[in-house]
Amino acid sequence: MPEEAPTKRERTRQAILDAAYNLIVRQGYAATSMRQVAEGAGLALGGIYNHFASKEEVFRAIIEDRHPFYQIVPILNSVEGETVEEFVRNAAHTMVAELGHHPDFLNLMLTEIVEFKGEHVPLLFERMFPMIMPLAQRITSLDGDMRQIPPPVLMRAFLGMFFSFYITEILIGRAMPKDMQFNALDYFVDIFLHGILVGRN
Amino acid sequence: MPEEAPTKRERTRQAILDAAYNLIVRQGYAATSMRQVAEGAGLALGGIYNHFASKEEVFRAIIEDRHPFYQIVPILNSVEGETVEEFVRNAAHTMVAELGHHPDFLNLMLTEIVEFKGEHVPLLFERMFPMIMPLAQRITSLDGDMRQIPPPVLMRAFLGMFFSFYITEILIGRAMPKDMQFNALDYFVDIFLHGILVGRN
DNA sequence: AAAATAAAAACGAACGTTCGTTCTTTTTTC
DNA sequence: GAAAAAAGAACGAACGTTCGTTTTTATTTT
Repeated sequence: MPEEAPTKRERTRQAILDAAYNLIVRQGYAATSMRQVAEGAGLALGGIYNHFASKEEVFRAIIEDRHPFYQIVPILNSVEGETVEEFVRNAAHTMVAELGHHPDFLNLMLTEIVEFKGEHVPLLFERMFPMIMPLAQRITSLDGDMRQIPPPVLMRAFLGMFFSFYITEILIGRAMPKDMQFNALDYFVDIFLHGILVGRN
Repeated sequence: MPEEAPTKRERTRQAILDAAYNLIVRQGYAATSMRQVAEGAGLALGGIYNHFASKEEVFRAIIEDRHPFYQIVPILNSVEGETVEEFVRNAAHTMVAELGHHPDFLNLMLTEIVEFKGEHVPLLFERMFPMIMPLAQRITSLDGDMRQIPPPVLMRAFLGMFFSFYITEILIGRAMPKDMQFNALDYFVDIFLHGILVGRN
């Protein structure tokens, strides 16, 4: 029923969000001015205020309906694998690749934490929790003996491990010796699956 | 020989850095004004420029000689343990506890990434590398069969895993169900040591 | 040890910009 | 033709920085 013709009003609103989004992920919130947003949206400065009450309102709208989280996490649900090992390996590669397709994600996330003290994180998490938990259920139902780990802890460890992999890959990738980069993702997967120790556990 | 009397000049310089540090970790760089810094340092606005050429110069000085990294990482060298397992367990707890004692660390790090695009990270890393690598050497010399993992990858996985634990603990600690918090650190340690799978690896 | 002198630091007003927001007018949209 | 949106000038406040002056500090000369 919807999806037909986005009204003019709606199109301008989206143009503003587009412009603001691109500026904010590049320079942060405080360093982005309403004049830049206006120019990016092809609008006069005052025109923005017909759509948003304030600068902060623009940012809130971005967090609420443009956060890349909402695109990245669902991707994990489409990951395949018969065994736990296979699944984890695929999921790790998929997630890191997907993060690579959304370089904005990191910037937006950090901007929110730094400039808004992470006040939107609970909202983000509330939305993401229902997306993430089915994944945990799926993993525990796959072939392969898994240690008894509470599913939330499992998911947190998975996301944390490979998210940190991605961040460090970006941040220090070029500053580091080559041997720290090569195939590092597969090492991470192995550690996550089997630990750093050899032998029974 | 030194350590005697910090000259007056040096004392004001430190006062400026103190004030700027506290403001920046709380509000970020762009949101911190030179007037706030001056007031915090008990100085007139113009006085700052007798010690620093610009606002950015103040930030650079903070990164270069006040970054909490330099306090946190060396702590790991004092961690004890006869076996790999023991050592890793102690190191994880020590690091998380130490991060807890430096809540500023996270803010400063993120501010640098967001507002300066991480341009100081290579410098940070260059300094930290010599501190970190001996640690990796130590681990590999302990009792306990370790899988063959390049030491840099090992360190990166360790730091990433427990750093991400700390971040998520802070960010979503209160927004999450209790069972995701309880003893989660020990689960992380177990996963790091033994992986999520049961059996030989 | 005291006084004189040169250098450095602190002051605080002021500069030119830029900021977020408001307001009135004109134009577009339905 | 009524209502909404765009325009753009204008507002006051805040920004980083500069500047001339005064005060403090450190050094040298009596």
